Amino acid sequence: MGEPENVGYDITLPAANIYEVRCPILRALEVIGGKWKLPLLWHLADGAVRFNALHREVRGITHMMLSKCLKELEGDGLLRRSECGGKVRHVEYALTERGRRLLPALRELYRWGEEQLSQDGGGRTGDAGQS
Amino acid sequence: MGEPENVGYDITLPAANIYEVRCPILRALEVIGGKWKLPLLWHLADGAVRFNALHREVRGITHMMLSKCLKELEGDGLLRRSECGGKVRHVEYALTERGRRLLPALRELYRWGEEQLSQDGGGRTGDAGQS
DNA sequence: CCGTATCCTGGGGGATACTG
DNA sequence: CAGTATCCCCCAGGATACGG
Repeated sequence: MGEPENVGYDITLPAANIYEVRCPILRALEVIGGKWKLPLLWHLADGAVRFNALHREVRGITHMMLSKCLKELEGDGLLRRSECGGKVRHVEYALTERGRRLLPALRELYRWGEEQLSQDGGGRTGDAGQS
Repeated sequence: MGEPENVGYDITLPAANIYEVRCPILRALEVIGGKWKLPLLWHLADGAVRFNALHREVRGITHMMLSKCLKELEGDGLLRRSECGGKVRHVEYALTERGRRLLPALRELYRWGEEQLSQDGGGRTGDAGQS
């Protein structure tokens, strides 16, 4: 891009300049990027989970990041938050339809990750010399 | 984790402590995490691409990050680097088998990203109130 | 039990310039 | 054309503590 050369007439496509053609991969990255979004989503795949349960299951995440990520994911329409208030406060998070549509991608990623773990742990195939 | 309490006998599982049970999703994130790995991989899906071609196609990536990411991906066995040296230097990068196995996941992500773009751009369905 | 405010640090990633 | 070295900034994410 940069400045288009001046050729005497307009060579730009106005619409394309304003609403730039966006890469879906980049878009996905905006929503699920970062250190915890994917692990979080993954742990919600099987159904609604409570805040503290997530805190325990998603090893290493801090209270704060959990709260922040859940909020963002909710804002992006991937999660739904629901209170089941009794005496003590209970909050559950569950995937929305939009969130569930991400699961196929997560499953593929999971499978791939498994492969890597087993290969790097067992015998490295190396992949060197294959087409 | 942390220090296990001393209960007089060994309550730890040695093997589990050394080769901790690792989450495949986390493993995948180590390899393809960051701002540019996924876009890069995506642009290599169709075949070998030259350094400068990638520099142009992956909008916004800097010369340096491109070099760094390619190196890391090569180190992780996802890419293969090959020189086609003539007068001027030419270097091509292509997915290895390991790299190609990631494509199904990328395609799913791409499809999902497309959905989001069209929904957020056109009429937001919102997803609020659906089961 | 759940959420947020504040503070602080590390390293991811950009700019620039140099080499082969 | 391809790759590296250096410097530097910024903010994602951790620690801690308070509030409903």
